[in-house]
Amino acid sequence: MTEKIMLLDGNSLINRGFYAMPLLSNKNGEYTNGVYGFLNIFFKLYDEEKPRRIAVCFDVHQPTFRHLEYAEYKGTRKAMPEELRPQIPLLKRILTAMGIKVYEMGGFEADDLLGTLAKKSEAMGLQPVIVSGDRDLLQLASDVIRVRIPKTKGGQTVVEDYNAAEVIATYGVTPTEFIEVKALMGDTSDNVPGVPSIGEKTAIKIISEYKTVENAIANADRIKPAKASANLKEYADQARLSRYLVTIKTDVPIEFGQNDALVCDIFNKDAYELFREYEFKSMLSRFDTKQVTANEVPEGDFTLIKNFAQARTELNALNPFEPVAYRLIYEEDGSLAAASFCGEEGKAFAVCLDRDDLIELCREFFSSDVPKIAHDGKKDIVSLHKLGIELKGIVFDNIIASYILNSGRDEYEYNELAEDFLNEKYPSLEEILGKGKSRISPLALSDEDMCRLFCTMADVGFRAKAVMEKKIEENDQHKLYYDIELPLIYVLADMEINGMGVDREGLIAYGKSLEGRIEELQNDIYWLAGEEFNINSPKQLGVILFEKLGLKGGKKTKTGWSTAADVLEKLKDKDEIVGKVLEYRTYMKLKSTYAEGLLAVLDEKTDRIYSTFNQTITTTGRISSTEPNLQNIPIKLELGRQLRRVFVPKEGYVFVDGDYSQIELRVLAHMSGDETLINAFKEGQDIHRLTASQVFNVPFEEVTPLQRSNAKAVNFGIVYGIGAFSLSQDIGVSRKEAERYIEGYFEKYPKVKEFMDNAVETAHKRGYASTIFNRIRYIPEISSSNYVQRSFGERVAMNMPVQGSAADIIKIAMVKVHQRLKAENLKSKLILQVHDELLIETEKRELETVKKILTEEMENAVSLSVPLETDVHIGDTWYEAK
DNA sequence: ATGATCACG
DNA sequence: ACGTACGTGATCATT
Repeated sequence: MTEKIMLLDGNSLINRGFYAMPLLSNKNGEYTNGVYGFLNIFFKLYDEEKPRRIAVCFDVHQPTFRHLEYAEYKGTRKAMPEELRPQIPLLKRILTAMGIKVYEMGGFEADDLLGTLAKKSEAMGLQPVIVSGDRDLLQLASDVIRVRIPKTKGGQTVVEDYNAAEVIATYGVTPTEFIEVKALMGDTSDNVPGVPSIGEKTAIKIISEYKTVENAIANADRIKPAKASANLKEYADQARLSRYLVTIKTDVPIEFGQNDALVCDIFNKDAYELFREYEFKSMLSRFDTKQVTANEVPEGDFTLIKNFAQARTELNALNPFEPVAYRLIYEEDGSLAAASFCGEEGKAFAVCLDRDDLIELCREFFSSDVPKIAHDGKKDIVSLHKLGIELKGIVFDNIIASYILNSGRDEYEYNELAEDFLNEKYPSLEEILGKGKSRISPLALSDEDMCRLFCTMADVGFRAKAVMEKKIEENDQHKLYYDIELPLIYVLADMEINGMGVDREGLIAYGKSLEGRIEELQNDIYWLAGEEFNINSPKQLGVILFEKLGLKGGKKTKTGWSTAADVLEKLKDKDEIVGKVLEYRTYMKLKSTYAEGLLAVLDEKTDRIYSTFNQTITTTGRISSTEPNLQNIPIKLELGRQLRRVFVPKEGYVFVDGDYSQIELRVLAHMSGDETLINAFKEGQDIHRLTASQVFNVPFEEVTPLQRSNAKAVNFGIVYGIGAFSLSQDIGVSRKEAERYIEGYFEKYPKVKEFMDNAVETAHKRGYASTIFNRIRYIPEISSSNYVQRSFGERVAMNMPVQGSAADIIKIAMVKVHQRLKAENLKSKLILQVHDELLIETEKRELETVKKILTEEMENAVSLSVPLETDVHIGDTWYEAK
């Protein structure tokens, strides 16, 4: 595609803007309407053309050569209004700020500059787009050069578009002939006299026939209206002068080259400030506010140290009683590359040493009691542990703090923190190091770049901490941060370090045990389908089921047929193949995700699995588990549940597993203050049975299993921010029926209804939802005008406080259990959390102690208006312990 | 890289 | 008239 250059006629467009807009001014009384009008047109066309180059041409405020000659001949030009005059330098200032090239040259009009630039850029292979309010410019139109004339039509700006063909179609003459026409007809607004009595019509007629002014004069006798004929002869010289005046020069001596008029970031900070100053409010939204309101990046006192002794000296020079922000820089493979430290604002040093020296330096610093500000301390604890170093003294962790302040974010790198808390803009690691295959090691940077990057990371950490620290207090999140989240990094680090034992042979055998049935099912499915295909491909499967076999089921996904389990479940009776497909899926899932997936991450040496527990992923406050995910190991179906037999404690240990009973509903009872619910929990009633008897209006003892199971779905639905349709889908009743259930529920538990309404209202008012411990989640969707989005926001507002408070509670329990196991010098270790469940690898002699600790700490993590019941089980495998 | 599916609470 | 429950992560197929 040819590169475009947009050439604008500054004078003509600001004039047009000035007369089209009411007389606007900013609070200092400076008039802005011409500039505003110009910018309106500019942005409209900028959006359409998206040019890589832009130039704006201006007349110089002195008579030009052409008009000087004419001025001698006849009078002077009309003066510019005083309200407009100062707007021209303002416009130039704004354009310059946007990085847009301004051209002006004494002795030449904007037209001439435009003409010259158009020709030059055409010669360079660019595609010029000329924008002007002046039709004279039409003479420049060609097959390549396009002229755009904005006009106001009924309050709306419309733009006429002319290449040579459009000029011919509109005026009946070519762009070159357009000059001749203009010369004859004249232009009063531009003080071009033309020939008296010849107007547009006559001029066009004459030029279509005689092509040029000169030729017309030569054939004046033959020209039709007698008056025109006579005048043409009488005013021949005036016609020649007019022709000269209207001819746009295309040979002005200006430089224009390959690198001229390029634009990069027109929506930059300088421009933003001018737009604000002159109150072009409607245009501010075009700017990326984050970018343009960023502070200047301060100059730091940064040093790169490559010598062990010097590094040690610098570290020892830090005040050991004041927090030091540090960063450990890792290679892609997780090995340690470098470190940086900052003990006071703007002063940091980076350390780049041989592996052994670096480790030795880390040993000295990280096992000291110097208070430390970490950036993902858990990662550092685990990494240093592998090197035999115990990381002590983390008093602040920036990514955890930033998560507490806004759990919705998904990036926590130094540049994100700098942007959010310091309002400074730095390049991302991806920008510096590249991404994917071409990503380079941080050590491959130049010394200068390494120094700047590593030191900035530490310095930003130091300064961002100070800001976040205050915000945490402002948000009343002191306890959440210092008593729950921060200590938790040590708990999770220990869980990651300990890992979970796996019976390797058992896992392999489990995988093998699935193979026979998979092959059987596969063959059956091929036979029933009448062909072989990839059963794992929803696309191919959809074609087989719904086209070849003609089953009817709604198209649900954007890519084609839905073959999801709930759809297939309904078609089970229609064809034998459906059930087989469902069973095949079950087996394949177990084999690929679990049997093979777990084997792939099973440590060769220790036969243990080391998962990573992420503390900053979920919006509600829950923890997540990856590589592998140990929080979604099958349990619901027996076949999958058997897998849990391969999770085993080490020799001499057993599993002790504790799980909260109905923690979310208990939290709901507490938060809503609903008496019926609170009493039920206090009395240890079966909560689903109670809901069933309430909703279905039957005596507690007479609740049927189906009613109880439906009530259970209602209870879940309530926590999720229920909708009648979804509930009806879930339990297979009509929408109306489901509606009655929900209504009944809220009637019987009125405080829950109140709580939900209040949750939505509060989230609406404040923009976020929060938990018992003031964990907050912003919900921008709640003020969306889109029904779907807004409804989602409302459900989130109802769900987050409940799910999030439950997350808060189990985290407290984790910290306490961990502390007690340590304080009582026990060998038993907390190894897993699954949202409402904790698993402890327990030394056999410590069994009773651990059971007690686990039960006590889980049940007493917080004091609610309902008891927190915990079921504790013991087993030699995870299967038995649940 | 994205979507569909399905495992868990 | 619309579109359909909250929070996750892994795998496979497909673009």
